[in-house]
Amino acid sequence: MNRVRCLVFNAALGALDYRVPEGMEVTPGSVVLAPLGPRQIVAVVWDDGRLPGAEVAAAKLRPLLAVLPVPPLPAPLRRLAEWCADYYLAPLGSVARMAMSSSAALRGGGTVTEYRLTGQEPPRLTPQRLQAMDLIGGEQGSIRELAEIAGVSEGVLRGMANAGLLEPVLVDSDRPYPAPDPRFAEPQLSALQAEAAATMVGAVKARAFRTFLLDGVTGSGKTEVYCEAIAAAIEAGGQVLVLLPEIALTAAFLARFEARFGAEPVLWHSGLKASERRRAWRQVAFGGARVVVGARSALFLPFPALALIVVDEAHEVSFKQDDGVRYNARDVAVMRARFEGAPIILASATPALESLQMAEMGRYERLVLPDRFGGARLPEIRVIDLREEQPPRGRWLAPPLVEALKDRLAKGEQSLLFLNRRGYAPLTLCRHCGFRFKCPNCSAWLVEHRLSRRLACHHCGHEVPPPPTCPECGEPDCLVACGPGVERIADEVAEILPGARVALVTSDTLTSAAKAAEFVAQAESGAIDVIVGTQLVTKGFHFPELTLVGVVDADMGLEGGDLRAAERTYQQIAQVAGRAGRGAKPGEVLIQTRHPAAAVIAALASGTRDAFYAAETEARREAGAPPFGRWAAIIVSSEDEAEARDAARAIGGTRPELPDVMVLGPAPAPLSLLRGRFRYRLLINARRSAEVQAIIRDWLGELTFPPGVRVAVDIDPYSFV
DNA sequence: ATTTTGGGCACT
DNA sequence: GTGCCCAAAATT
Repeated sequence: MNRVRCLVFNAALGALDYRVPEGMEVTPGSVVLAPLGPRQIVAVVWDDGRLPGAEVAAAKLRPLLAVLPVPPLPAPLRRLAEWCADYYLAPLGSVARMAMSSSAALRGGGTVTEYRLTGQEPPRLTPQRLQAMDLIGGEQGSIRELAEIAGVSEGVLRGMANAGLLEPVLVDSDRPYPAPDPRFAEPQLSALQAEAAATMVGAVKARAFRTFLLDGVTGSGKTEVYCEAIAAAIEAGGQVLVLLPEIALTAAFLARFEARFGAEPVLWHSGLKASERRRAWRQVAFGGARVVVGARSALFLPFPALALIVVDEAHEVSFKQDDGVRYNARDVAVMRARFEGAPIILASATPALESLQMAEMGRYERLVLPDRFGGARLPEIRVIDLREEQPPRGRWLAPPLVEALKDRLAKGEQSLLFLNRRGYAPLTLCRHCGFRFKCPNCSAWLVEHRLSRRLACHHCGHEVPPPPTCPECGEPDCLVACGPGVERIADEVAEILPGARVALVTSDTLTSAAKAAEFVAQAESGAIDVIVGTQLVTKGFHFPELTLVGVVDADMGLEGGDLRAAERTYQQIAQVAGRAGRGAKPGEVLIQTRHPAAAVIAALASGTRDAFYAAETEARREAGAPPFGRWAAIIVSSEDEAEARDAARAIGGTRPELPDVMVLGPAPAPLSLLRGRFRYRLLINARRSAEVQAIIRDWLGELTFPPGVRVAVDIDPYSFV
């Protein structure tokens, strides 16, 4: 009797046993179709003995229906899924579902019919058709995708196809990608770059798991260096995964990659269309995708021959996923490399303290690039004390920064202003009665966005148009914007520098790869004088004419209860400062702050990175914070406030009493209402010696909760909201 | 998660 | 007895 244990992608369901019918061949990792009640579900045959659960009587087993035409999930990926489930206290089914992220990919190959505009000029157009033609532009896709893009119903597009405005194109749904050529354009490296590259190339050739911390100042050419390792991996016939933190930033990277290898890498992120996702997934699985550039979810793609992983900007907070399975892509990437037996490169100008500590302990190999490439110098950094140099009322740029901006404009050089706050103003209130606009679903103010004429919640997506009168007292024209956002700064720049060409760069304005590419092209051609942006502009860009960086509010990141606030502020400002003076002309950075004596600001001003890291390390050691101790959070949420509180108290009441574990709370989470759910939080601070996961598993495993209550565990949390 | 089952209850 | 709603059980 041939029985197999299968994993289904459903957190509520354990492992299920099935019978393998006569003539069917399965191995661990096989993706199969299985019966479940009246339904058919996709499941993965798992390794014997690696999934818990009681044996079911042989008579009860139903036969598997089919093996799906994709390669079995590779063993290293199965081990990675198990590790993630174990480490992050997540159901294995939820982790495995991330590996099966394209349901369309599971059906066999074939062709799909896509449509594109014929370019034919019709005599008369209905408004819908006109809108469709406008928005579709050069796009090609299925009727469904185009309807989405065009914002019209599918019927409109079918009508257009019949009228000859759209033409069908038969496309192989899984056509291979152009192969990158490792020798397409080999760069000239400095001696230090070449040395670092050689070390990593050696590891790629040896097919050995080694973790490199590529620690190079901004502008030192880290990308060129790790591209040598990528070239070696391609040459050896292997696949490469490059993780980037912000998919809006890939445009610049793609261009550099294509210049180096003569072909674009395969993209993977959550915004892919279903057909693109399917093609990428299948080409990865069959080995036809050689280099994949992706967001954190790319970590779970089924590479059969992964030879190298690169995590660029490895310190970035956005590698931490904070919903669903809460994992840190940087750490999971290291585990994947270990299971694959492949080297991994963590590249950053401002490594996370945890990573530096690992290097210190000898677990990571640190490769340092201390100098900017091509003789460019690091910028001068000056601090503006906002208590002494006050901006005029209603303005946010202090006189010295204004003067510097005027100076650059006169010289024809570019400036960049950084403020990590989207929109026009973070708070709107009624001048008459004091009413403040608050999100109905979250404990957060509504942020005014003037460009889109909306008051928006940045947590749940709730949006309302600004009302003409106060909703509380009915007074007309009484709403005032409080505090600065990038839109407001852009307005201020336009007033200070009439005629200057100002570009606003936020996730609201760079909504597509095309728009990002357009911005880069404009900035490079000198068509922009001042860039005003959020964290989107802090990294990755290389504009040689940019010589001034202004940090509008260096203190913002230090507020709030984030344990890594100082480190993150340091990283953000160091990164954005690194945009200045990358070409022949020297750069200058002006930092506006009310706390010029704070350790972070002082370190930035004096350029003493090591001193900052040393001080921060000491502070962490004393607080028992990572990397010296461990944190975990338990977040209890419910639509019913009392239910959430009671559940949190029930958890708190059964807290373990252990010498190396301290439990704080429960207390209302800083964001006590999020997306309509009331949230309570417990924090666990443990010594490194404590088996935190096992303790929490045992602790919560004893408890049951009402159906509306969700209990989420966040291991190594970043966000403390 | 989704579907089936079965008990309790009102109504004919 | 029948229909309906909701909670509990089963799904391999």
